[in-house]
Amino acid sequence: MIKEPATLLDIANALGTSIGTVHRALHDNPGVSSATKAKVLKMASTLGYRPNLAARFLSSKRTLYVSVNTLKGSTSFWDEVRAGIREEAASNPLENVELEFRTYPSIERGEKEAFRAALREKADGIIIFPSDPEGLRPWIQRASRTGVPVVCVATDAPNSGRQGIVAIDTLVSGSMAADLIGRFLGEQQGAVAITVFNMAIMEHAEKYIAFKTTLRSLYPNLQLLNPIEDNGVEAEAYRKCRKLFKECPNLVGIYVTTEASIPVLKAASDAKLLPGLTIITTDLFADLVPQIRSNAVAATIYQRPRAQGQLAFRMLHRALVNRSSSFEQLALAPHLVMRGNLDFFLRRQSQESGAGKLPQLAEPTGSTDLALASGQ
Amino acid sequence: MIKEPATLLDIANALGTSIGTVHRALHDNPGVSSATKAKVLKMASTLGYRPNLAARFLSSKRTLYVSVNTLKGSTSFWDEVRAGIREEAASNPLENVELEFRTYPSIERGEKEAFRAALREKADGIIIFPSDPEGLRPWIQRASRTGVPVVCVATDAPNSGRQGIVAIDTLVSGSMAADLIGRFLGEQQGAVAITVFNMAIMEHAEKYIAFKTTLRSLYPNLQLLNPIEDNGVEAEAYRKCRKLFKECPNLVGIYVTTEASIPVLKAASDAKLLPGLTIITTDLFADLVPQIRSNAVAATIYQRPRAQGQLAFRMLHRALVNRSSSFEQLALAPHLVMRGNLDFFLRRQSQESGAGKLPQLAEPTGSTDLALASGQ
DNA sequence: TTGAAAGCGATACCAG
DNA sequence: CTGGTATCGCTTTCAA
Repeated sequence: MIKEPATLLDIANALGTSIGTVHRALHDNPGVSSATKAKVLKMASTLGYRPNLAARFLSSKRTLYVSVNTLKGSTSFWDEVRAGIREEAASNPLENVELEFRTYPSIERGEKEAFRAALREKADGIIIFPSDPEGLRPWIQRASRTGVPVVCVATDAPNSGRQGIVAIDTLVSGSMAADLIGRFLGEQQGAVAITVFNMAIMEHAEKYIAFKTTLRSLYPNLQLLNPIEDNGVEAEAYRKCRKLFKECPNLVGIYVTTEASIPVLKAASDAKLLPGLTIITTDLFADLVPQIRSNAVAATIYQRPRAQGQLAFRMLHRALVNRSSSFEQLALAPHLVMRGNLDFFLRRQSQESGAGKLPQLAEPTGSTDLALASGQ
Repeated sequence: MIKEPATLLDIANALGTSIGTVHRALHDNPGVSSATKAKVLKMASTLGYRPNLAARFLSSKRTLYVSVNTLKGSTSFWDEVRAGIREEAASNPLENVELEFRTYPSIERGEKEAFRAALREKADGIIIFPSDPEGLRPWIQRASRTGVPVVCVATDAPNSGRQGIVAIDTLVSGSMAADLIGRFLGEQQGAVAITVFNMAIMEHAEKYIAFKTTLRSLYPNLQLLNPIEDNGVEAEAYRKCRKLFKECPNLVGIYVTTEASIPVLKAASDAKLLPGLTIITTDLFADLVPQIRSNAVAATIYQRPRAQGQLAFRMLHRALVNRSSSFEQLALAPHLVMRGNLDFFLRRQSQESGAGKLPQLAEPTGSTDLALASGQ
């Protein structure tokens, strides 16, 4: 028995009221007595009402304003994230979405400014990379209270009332790095280092934990050093690595969890240690390519920035459309890129960015570049 | 200057005809003179007409019938693919889609039968795993000619007029397997074997080529043996492996590109060779878990069946909706699962299948398990 | 605070 | 073969 989905009219009839009132009640628009509002809400749920989105989009002329607040970044990571967002926004034929990109060069101040600006300009929703989750929390809370959903991308802002978070699966990443480094080292023994942005960032702390746990249980002979924090500053990464190399002569491997792999490689090279080190990095960008090819980097863990962008937009869009308030978390499994499959990955990427430039959408043109895949 | 998108009415007015005629012309429904039809088509394209999908869905009550023709399978692979299709179909709030699953136990006859049945029952579109691409070609061609789009999943049916194909990136898979096996073996030298379904299947041939090429260039000291074809038969895989072990005492590694990894492992175990072999398998399923955990399998290349299903459905759906006829190809990058990150992957999977059972969709319930990610 | 009604852009049917 | 029109479910505006 398939019930026809209930409509506004059904609710109105059941209540002996009008469709206009029902509509206002369901959207808590001004001008409904709380009594009737309650009745409507109840009836809606007993009838199992769900809005017909096609009808909604058809009759409503409004466009959604989405603010995308992200870091400028020293690699292509954030460009890719933004590209993914743009693609996904364009591929929705049913809705008018306007994107406003606000990028800030560093963690310092720009971040909060951008957030304020987004709220001031009445964004309907916000996608953000919270480089300083703590500092941003009150702002995100404010937005959520106002009914402006916020989706975090790449890094979470816990307990901020955000609508959801899209990021790479840190546990998969960290444990994979550990298992790989152990296997690559084979009989070699010694110390292994890990660099992180900052242990206050949950994602980085998690990668560290997963790395440590896995290394301990599978390769107990390798000794894990305390994490090196680069705080997103390349010079700091370089300096701390040089120091490390001096102090730790039995170093055999490094896992770089941040964007800042180039300074680490530079440091190793300057210290003439490169050939002896097994290095696993994160992400994939132009400067890293020769390093992988030359075997300086044994493997890199690709965090699929484009996919993160696409998913973040989808998540936000869903929140905007169904006003669903339940928190959502999406953790993507990373891809592994090494010398062997590097060229194929580069080919993939160039295809993608190419496709991204083509006119998107719909009938005659056809063939939008879809690009989904499971949270797996 | 943003032009309002042209509507049927615009075209009708511009031509001094009626909206009904325009509609018929655009859908080449019976009852339009070829003269007016041509005029309409031209005007539509000069005005840059694109149909308003919201209006379309709202006014059209028709439901799309999609036939999903897949193998029964000896592992969970095809169950996952089907689950992905189901999820994606359910997550589209704008359309009525009815899925009809037709599964056949083997390559033999069932496949064509199922296809015929789908056509007979007037499916609007078909998702298929063409286990015998050659034999199926005429059928797919027939479907395409009738305007029934066919999307292949996991394996392509070249030159069949299919609308598109979703599969794993075979080049990435094969080259990654080669690089990993080389690295894992380290100083060890000897022969490496590869098992495939059948070299007539393009995907398997490609994996072999990529594996061979990469192995040659990066690890020239390893000797690659001729591919072993299991033809999807477990007993055959077992038998041929036993034979191989006898004939090739210096075997050090195996790359299993098919579902049939268990018989290979069994053969190795029975021959008491397991500890000495570095084995890389494909996919992830219950019986493989202990093998990874015990280190019998060094790594497995996860082909993301759920994602393949989701994407295949999306691709078909797009074809159905915009009648875009351009061929599309989507190659997913695989995930790497090894001892270290196995548990995290299993956790991910159980979450997913859990989510898949929840009521999908829309407003009050909220939170459909989205799961996209880039073709990357 | 509520009701009534005019669209939105297609589909589908009926009359000419 | 073609023109006209009711209809889909919702948003939005105008009256009451």
